[in-house]
Amino acid sequence: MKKITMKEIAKLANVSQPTVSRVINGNKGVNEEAAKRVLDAIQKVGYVPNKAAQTLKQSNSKIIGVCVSEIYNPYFVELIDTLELEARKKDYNIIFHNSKHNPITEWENIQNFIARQVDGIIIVPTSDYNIQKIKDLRTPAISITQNKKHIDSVGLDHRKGGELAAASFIHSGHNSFAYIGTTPEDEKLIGFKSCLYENGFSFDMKNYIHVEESSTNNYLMRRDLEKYFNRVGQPDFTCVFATNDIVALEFMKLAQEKSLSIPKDIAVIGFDDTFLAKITGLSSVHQPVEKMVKTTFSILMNRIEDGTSSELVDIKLEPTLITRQSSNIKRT
Amino acid sequence: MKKITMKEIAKLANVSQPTVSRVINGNKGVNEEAAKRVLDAIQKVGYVPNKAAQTLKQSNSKIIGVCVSEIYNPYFVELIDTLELEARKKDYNIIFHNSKHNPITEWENIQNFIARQVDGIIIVPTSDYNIQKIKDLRTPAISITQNKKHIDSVGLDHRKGGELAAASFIHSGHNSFAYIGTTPEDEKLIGFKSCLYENGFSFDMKNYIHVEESSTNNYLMRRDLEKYFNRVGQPDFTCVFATNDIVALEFMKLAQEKSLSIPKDIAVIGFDDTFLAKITGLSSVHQPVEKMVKTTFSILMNRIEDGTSSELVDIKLEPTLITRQSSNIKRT
DNA sequence: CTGTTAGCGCTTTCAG
DNA sequence: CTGAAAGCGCTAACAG
Repeated sequence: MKKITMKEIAKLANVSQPTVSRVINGNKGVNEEAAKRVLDAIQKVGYVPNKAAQTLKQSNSKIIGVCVSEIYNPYFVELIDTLELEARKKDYNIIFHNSKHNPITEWENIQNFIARQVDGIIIVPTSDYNIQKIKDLRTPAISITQNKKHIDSVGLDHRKGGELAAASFIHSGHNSFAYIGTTPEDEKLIGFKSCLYENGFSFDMKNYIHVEESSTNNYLMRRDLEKYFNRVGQPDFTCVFATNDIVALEFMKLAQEKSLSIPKDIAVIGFDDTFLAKITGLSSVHQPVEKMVKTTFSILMNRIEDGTSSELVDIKLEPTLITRQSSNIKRT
Repeated sequence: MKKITMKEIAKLANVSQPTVSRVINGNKGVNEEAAKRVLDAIQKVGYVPNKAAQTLKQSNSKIIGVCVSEIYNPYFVELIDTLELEARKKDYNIIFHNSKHNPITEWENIQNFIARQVDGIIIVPTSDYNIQKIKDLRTPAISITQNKKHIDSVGLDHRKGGELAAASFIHSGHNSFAYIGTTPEDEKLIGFKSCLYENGFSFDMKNYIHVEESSTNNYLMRRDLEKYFNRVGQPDFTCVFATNDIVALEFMKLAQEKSLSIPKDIAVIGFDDTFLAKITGLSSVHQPVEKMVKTTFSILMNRIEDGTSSELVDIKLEPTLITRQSSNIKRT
């Protein structure tokens, strides 16, 4: 049951092994007859060239390492799926890893990428923890979704996302606002507040609802929200902007259990515009995933092919707001 | 910026290159002093062995190819995540592909696996289309989730799943039943009906609601459901069993838009028990994903290590029903 | 205990 | 146009 190699094909086609290589790689100057014999033989035995040997020889693996920080948020699923599609178009494969918000795991993943001789790395960083080490790698790496200093990145203007949500709430006549997120330093919140201020509204930090980062399951977030409800009883805000669709949905569910009506009592806007938002009617800030992926790839491909260390790329894409039932109501 | 090899390490540590190899592979008999020098050198320059070379030499890649039929159902995300975790434990990497319910894509994916010299293949088949070809591969392959003839498989007792749903509805006092799925031949439906019959109930095929397989987006399913509602106006059943959580949720949303209350007017049970069910309170038939993955791996590992073609393995795991709000009501 | 040697399957000169 | 030969980085005999 041993694997078939070029040598066998060569024998079958009555040519030398390098000639088989030439045929496979579409090299011109090969006798047509011979080429046909080779192709036939390949077809017949179902030969597929050994990528490990190619990698070794050409010192490029045609593999891109992708490491995301989590995967239970469908946004990342969409990202990965789009990434894979784009990679395939460019004849690359993807080795995919999940760091689960753990910098140690993240670094192990990257070590593995190096061992696998990946040609490039695309990463959704857990934090700044490994950025320096990533920068010093001999392999080009780029951060996607998040903008980082020191390495190339293609991110999103999260601040703008926050502004869009705020503007929409203001436009709908709200005047008491809340935010659900994992850190008060989030650009989304900063944008949200700055838009509020610019329009003469205020943001009360007691309406900053804190949830823990959800790595594997969403129970932590849920518990945080429950705790919040238990503490405040009835919320005194009429609209809430959430850091992602999942928390937004959890919030909606909990609110409904408390007999609050969405959007009548409280309007909700989520983030990422995942398919969850689509099937549940949740308004959400949309990220241009495909554009993000294409941009990321084209930058990475340049780095791989060029290698000269030109200036760092730092791109911020524009989000848009998709309004659905959860915030689609005017207050009077 | 060229890659570091064992040769450089050897030079740095003042030993021969094979000695470096010995140290790395934890081979006994190496002078402690020398070993330490080697380790130091490795540490210092951050050397990582080249897997392509190892693969070429040992003719095993330590890669498992995983090809699923879709990814927008979170059930598959959980599957992939669990698969990756298990692979990592066994020092394997995963190359992941999505066939998007397309047999042609599926076969391309498998060809790529072969080119990459994967040691084994785990597949959620799109259909029976490629099974024969997969069987004839020189690489061990196993079907997960679905039971297939001709190749090893670790699936789920879908029929039992249907029975659980039916039994639960009966127990709650329902007597008019519906099913949403992609084919009337689905084992889930067969089990659902057989349990109904055994308990003296009937299943009216006009309550078989057909939806198209959703490959990338869920709009098709949604449209099918809308069409259904438009056709029948008010449904005459009091409970519905759906082939997966996503359709179940779509149905719930649509029903609520029609002012039907869940579970009061219609009780709903989904399938897969994804996190969607958890965050929305949907009852669902649970699959033992971790057990499925572990079983699959252990069978595959055996095939890889052993190679002797012993008898085909065909395992069906038992589902359980998780009851939540969407079906948690007794009719009187 | 350790260095020398060979060879995994492929691509790439280099002759012819 | 095509065969012979070398070598990518590593592991596995085989001597010493």
